[in-house]
Amino acid sequence: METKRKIKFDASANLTQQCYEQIKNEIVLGHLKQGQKLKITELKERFSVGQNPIREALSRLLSINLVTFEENKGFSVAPISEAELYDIWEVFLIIELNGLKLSLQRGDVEWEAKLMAEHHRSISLEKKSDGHFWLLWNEPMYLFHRALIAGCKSLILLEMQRLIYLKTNRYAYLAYPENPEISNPNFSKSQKEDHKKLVELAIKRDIKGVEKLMKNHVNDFFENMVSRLKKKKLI
Amino acid sequence: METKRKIKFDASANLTQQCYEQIKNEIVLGHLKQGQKLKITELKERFSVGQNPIREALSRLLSINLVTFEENKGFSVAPISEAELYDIWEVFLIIELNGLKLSLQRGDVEWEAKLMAEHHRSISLEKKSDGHFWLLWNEPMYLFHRALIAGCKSLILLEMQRLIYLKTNRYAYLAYPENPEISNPNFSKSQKEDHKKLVELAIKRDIKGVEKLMKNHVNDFFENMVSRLKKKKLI
DNA sequence: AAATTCATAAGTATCGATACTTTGGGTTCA
DNA sequence: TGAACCCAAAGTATCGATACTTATGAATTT
Repeated sequence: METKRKIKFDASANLTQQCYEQIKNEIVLGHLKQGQKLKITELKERFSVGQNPIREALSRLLSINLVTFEENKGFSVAPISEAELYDIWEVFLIIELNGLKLSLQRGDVEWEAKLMAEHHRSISLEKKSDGHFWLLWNEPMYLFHRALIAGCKSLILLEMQRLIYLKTNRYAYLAYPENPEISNPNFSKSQKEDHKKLVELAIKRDIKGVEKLMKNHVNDFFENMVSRLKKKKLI
Repeated sequence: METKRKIKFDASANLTQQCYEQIKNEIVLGHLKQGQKLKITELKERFSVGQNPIREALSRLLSINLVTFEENKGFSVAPISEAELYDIWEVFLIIELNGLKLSLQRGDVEWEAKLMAEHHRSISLEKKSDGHFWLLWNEPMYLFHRALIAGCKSLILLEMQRLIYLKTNRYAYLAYPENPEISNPNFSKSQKEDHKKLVELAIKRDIKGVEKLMKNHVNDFFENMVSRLKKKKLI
């Protein structure tokens, strides 16, 4: 009796999950371009798996709108657009502001501790990082913002935040393919100062103050991104 | 040469989509109970399809958290809980209030027209409906609320609203398996009056007024639902 | 040369079969 | 009695093969 099937190369996790993460990252990082066809045949060769894990992964990406689907034509990378970016911006603000408000109302000492820890981590990581600064920076930034609103205790809101960051990152990597610190040091510096102040205001439970600062902080970020993308004629 | 494969019985849409809708509905309507295992083998027999459409459909339901998944144990119907219901309530309010605000700021005549049309439709449908009132009522209610915030023009926010309604409906069907008009006529009546006033205030662009009413309207609905679910010992 | 048709190739949708994993019950042994 | 083991049964994960659909491009007609 012989073994027909290929030996499992990685016992750690199931293939669907791995494919999902991989394809998701390639879209967000921009390696897969907008509108590009995602051919099952090609992907399955590239990842050395069967069609099923690929299809399942794409099915899941479909429901978070990172890919599109057309009957009998298969999957494609979802397009980007100026309209979508403004939409993301708006929803980003809604989530941050409402999550923040609930956080300040409910957050306990544990929340404060984790917030400070995450803020510290985001600063330290920056100092250590070298060439791949941007890739390293983005994740801590998300973790910091998540820690800020984590006091709201709403799993649904936190999940929405995760998704909106994913969508935001797609545009951010497009706007700043290199280290954003280099391309715009002053902007980057003021963003860091904002973070520091946000922590202070949050712990002081200054709702009005923290909301105002957050609004400006987010708007600055998106304005900068929009203007860069327009300059590069990418939207 | 003979045909091995079963002839396609329904040419209208692909099987994955059909399975997705079917399983989604069965979960929301409560035919599939919380925690219940979703065995591929069983589902594939029941729907007369192969494993793949089922798996893909479940994969998609996983990303909207209507099902859970555990490695090598497969899929199950997501549990319900008091905590989740409060979470839904909170996010429901956030989406409605923010969507409404943007709608009043931006909505044009076209939006007003569609809002009035949808409101009219929701009333008329009620009058006509017979035994299956509840099933008919729920969809127009969603369409009405969507029409209210549709002026915001944010596709992401509207998608979030769709998802939060799906989750809400799961609890609503549990709380009111029968016609809610029968079980609580006064409550149902006041909800309808709210809808009428909401339209009036929205068209008058009375942001403060409409926000206040919407908040009460939503809170009344959820409070009623929570108390019924508790009385029935379902949460 | 443009339009039409048809055949072939490329790609998707779906199925059935095989390998792997977990579960539950019976058996052995302390 | 009950803990540890084992084995069959049920179920999941994954693959390869087949049916179906769409795109491509050459041959044919106008």
